[in-house]
This record gives sequence, structure tokens and C-alpha cells, in this order.
Amino acid sequence: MNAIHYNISAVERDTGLSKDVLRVWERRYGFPQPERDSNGDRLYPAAQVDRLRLIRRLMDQGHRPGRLLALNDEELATLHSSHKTDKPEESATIADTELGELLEPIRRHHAADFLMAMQQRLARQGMLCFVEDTIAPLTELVGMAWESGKIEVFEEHLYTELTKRLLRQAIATLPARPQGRRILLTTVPEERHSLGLLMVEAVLSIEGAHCIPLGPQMPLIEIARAAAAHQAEVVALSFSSAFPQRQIAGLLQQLETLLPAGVELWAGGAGIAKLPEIPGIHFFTTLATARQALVA
Amino acid sequence: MNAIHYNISAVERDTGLSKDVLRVWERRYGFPQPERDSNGDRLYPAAQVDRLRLIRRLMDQGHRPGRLLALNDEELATLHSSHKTDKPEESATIADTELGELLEPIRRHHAADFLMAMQQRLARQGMLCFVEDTIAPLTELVGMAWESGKIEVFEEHLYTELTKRLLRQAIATLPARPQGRRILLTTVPEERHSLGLLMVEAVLSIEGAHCIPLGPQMPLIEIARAAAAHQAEVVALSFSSAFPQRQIAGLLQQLETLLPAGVELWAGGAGIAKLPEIPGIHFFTTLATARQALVA
DNA sequence: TCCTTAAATTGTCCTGGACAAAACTGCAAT
DNA sequence: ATTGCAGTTTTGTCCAGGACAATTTAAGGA
Repeated sequence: MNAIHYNISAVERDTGLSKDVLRVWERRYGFPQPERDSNGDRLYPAAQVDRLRLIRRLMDQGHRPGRLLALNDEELATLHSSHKTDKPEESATIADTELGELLEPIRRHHAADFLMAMQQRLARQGMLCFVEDTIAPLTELVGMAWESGKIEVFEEHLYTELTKRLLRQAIATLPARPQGRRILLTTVPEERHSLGLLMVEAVLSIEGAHCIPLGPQMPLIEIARAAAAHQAEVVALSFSSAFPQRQIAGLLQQLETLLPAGVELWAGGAGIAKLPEIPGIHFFTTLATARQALVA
Repeated sequence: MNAIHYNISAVERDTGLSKDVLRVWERRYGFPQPERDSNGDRLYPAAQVDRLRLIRRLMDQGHRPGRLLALNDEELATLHSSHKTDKPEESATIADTELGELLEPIRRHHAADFLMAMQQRLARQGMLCFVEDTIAPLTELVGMAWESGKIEVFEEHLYTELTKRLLRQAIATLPARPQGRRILLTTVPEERHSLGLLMVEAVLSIEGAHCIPLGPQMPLIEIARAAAAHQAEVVALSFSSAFPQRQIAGLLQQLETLLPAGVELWAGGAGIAKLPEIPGIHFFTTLATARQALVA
């Protein structure tokens, strides 16, 4: 009898489109067009939620909502499948590169194989090269593949989780260096990606730094408190490419006013690549430059 | 100069109170009373955000918003501190118990000491006892201490990060069991605590399960896809006590409709302790019961 | 072709009203 | 005293429709 319906909260959760967006699209574009319950609340049929998800995905690939919402189901489907194949050389890189081959076990959902291959590589390259020349570019590759829908979300999650484990394990093998430079590592509250943080930690720890890993998503005031409590000399933050760029400068400046005097503020990650410089704050676009800053 | 201000999105993120709630409280109770920018958008001073966090904390302890919002700062502080001391034996446990002593290095911000003590304990107790009798109660202790403001946020972060490392490291030492029961481990998108997940993984792995750790915050549809792709027999979700309880039942029921037929759905963690049962879904309030379910 | 300016697009925030689910209250009956 | 039930209050979520700033696209001129 009654098909499955979703209320607006459920759709927000499932599609990542905020309630405001769902309502304003309905008003502007006439889609989605949910039914209503006895109270006038929106009830979205599963088919519309599916379509919203597809639209969301195409938006992530760079399409604009206004266009997508004007299309019918058929055209949407065409657009979706066409994207997969219209850049042959790019999609080739994912499977054909030496790096790309490492991802094969992930795509076959075979965690153990992936770990084994990576561990072999770690042993062969040494930890520093492994992080800078394997994990960093591989993570970038995964990010690109995800953006263009070439790998599933859960495959990306699995890659991230397994790689985090590898890194933490590798870091744990390093000797403690209590006398090294005290570097506090974390991310701001909106930034939940911590893989970059771990890469930095690995590289800096190799160079003899004393890293204090607080995990991701620390409120600014707490970062400052932690810096004081741990007598950190450096606070290092990581911003992923997904982080809204325009917020970064403000966040950093605000944090700097909160930090104890004399504490350096470092920022790194793909998110800060295109950012203009800010006096008093050190930017690092690659792991190697961060490493050099430590040695200098 | 200008103090730090937060827009409504930032406050929602920091306090866990939705935009709607923030606005309706302002309308009904006169608090918070944010300033406005040139565009009429709300700008919350840090002090009001702090107070909102405190109110939120007291609400989690069972107080009602209507009461709390009628109180002034002083009365709120009294209420807060009274909670600390009106259970003398409870507050004693934090420093005086054997477990509480383990936290001393954290409070002295000495990560290495903490790790060493924990590793010793792991070696002495064995992994299963260590997880069930040390990490689980210790984490609960930290949660309680955090709720009542007895430890700093960044101390809790440090504890969480270090303990995650310990657990992952310990899990990595276990032999792979490709023929074991295939259990997919993750959390829903709004649930970012993954420590509970790791505890479950450790315990189940010891019992011979083949765990597939996807990390936290997976969209429901992706959980279902992952379950299919990995041919999981069980999907296990973890809910922390901070997770909004009333959302849980809906989430689980929805996920069950998405999952392939025959896949069991397990839910555990402090968040589901007071939840009524749902047919077809297995609830676990302790690690031991989850372990037994696996063996049975 | 490149740069500047105007126009369109799009997400987020606003107000103030409404309602249902949950929590609390008082009262009767065991 | 405790339990069960009805009535009331509290509280979170949803709605409509308007507004605006930030971003993106388009157009025009050098």
C-alpha cells in the first residue's frame, strides 16, 4: 500500500541538502515536489530522494543546480553515465598507474590485500618516502576519483580508515623524543579530515619533533588552552580541499589572537594551496616544506 | 577591539542546538540574545555560546530547558557545581580509584606516561580484559568528568586520540580471520565518536570475527551499499551518549529497509541504553553481550 | 585574448505562526 | 504509598515567503 516516505529531516540527512535548500528548490524549480501529511509537512517519496541524490552527485562534479533541475530523468541519467567515460586518459590513470594499482584491492573490497601491499611498500621505501611519495599522492588520487564518482563513498571511507591505521602504526614505531620541538597537531571544528594531520605527524616525528596529537575538530579556544597546557612551540592545523576556503583566513587570525605569545601557527593541506599569505602564519603546501621548516 | 562572534551556523555546530531551537529560545525565553550584523543576521558573543554549552550540558543531565533558561549565570553555575559534589563517592572515583589514577598523566598533559601505563596494563590483563575492564570504564569515567566539567575539552581529546591509537595497534596484532563472521563497523553521519566502534572491533576480532572497519560517519545508503559489496553478515553501529536519542529509532528502521535481506543490524553504545526494543534489531549495552552474541 | 563590469544564480538567514510529541501535573483507585 | 489515567504545559520541528550577499556566468570594451 503506502510507499516509503521521508520527512524533510531524513532527506537532509540522506542527501546532504539542507532543509532550506530543499524548500527553496521546490519554490524556485518545482522540484522536488513532495506530498504532504495531514499536518502539511513534506513527505518525500523514495524516487524523489534518489533523484536528489543523483543531482547532488552531479553537482559535486561541477554541474549547476539550475541546469540539473531543469532536466528530466532521462537526461540526468545520460549526463551521469557520460561523465564516467568522457575523459579517457584521466580514468586510465586510476587503474594504470603504479599508484593506482595499489587501489585495486580497495575496489575489490579486500582490506587485507591492501594493507599487505602498503606494508610491503612501506618496508621498501622507508617511512619518509612512503608518506611523501605513496600516501600523499595516493590520497590525492582517491580524492579525485571520489570527486568524479569513480569510487564509491564507502570505498573512500575504507581507504581512509585503513591508511590511518597504517600511519598510526608506523608512527608508534618511532622512538619518543621528549626533547624535540613540541608541535601540537589538530584541526578546526568544521574540518573532520585527519589523514593529512597524520601524514604531517609522521613526517615531523621522523625529523625528531615531539608531536602532540589531539585528533581533529578542536574548538579554537581549546586549541589555545591546549597549546598553553602542553607548552607547545608550534600549533599545526590541517585543511582539506573540501574545507570552505573563505573561512580559513578568519579562523587562523582568530586563533592567533587566542594563542599564547611566541607560539608559531602552521597551516597546511590542500585547502590552503590558493590562499594569500597572512603575516605571522606559516603556510605549507607540501609535506617536504613542512619538514624543512622544522629542520631550519 | 571587536570580541569574537559566531554566526548561527557556528553556534549550531558548537552547541548541538539547531538553528530553529536557537531562534525559538530567543523568542520564548529571551536568551540567547545575539547582536546583529549589518544584514540583520545573528552574531553570538562567545559568552553566550559558552552559556548555551553549559545549558546543553545540564539538559543532558536531565534538566529542562524552560527552567535553565529562567536562571541567571550564578544559579546556573551553582547547579552545575552542585552536580559535581552532590554525589561524593562519585567524584571521589575520578582521582582515587585505580582507574582514575590512569588519567593522572592526561591531566598532567604527559602523553608518553599515559601510553606506557596503558600498555603495561594491556600486557598484564590481556587484550579482552583490557578493553572490557579498563578502556570501557575509563572512557565512561572521562565522559562523566567531561560532562561535569572536571576535565578540559582538550584533555578529553588527547585521551580519545591516544586510546584510539592503543586500540588500533592492539587490533593490528591480531591474526586476520578471513573465514570469520563478516561484520561491518561504522557510525551514522551525525555520530562522530569512533572510540566505541574500536572497542567493539577489538572484542569481536578477538572472538574470531572478520571486522570491516569503515570509520565513522557513513551515510545510510552507503552503509547499505558497503554491506552488499563486502557481503557483510552483520552491520554494527555505535551511538555515543551525546547522540540525540530520539533520532536513533528512525535511523535504525530506515537503515534496515535499505540493507540487503539477511543482514543483521546491531546497535550498541551508551546512546541506546534507554531505548525501547525494535523488532529485528539487536541492541547491546555492554561489550560482553556483543561478544556473546557473536559466539552464539 | 584578456580584463572589467553587469546580470543571473544560489545558499543561507530572517520573521512569526502552527502543531504534535513528549513531559509533567493532579487526581482517583488499587 | 504506588499505580494508572486524563488534562495541561513544554518543547522541538516544520511552514511560508521574503531578503540579501556571495559566487558564477555573461557581456562589453581594450
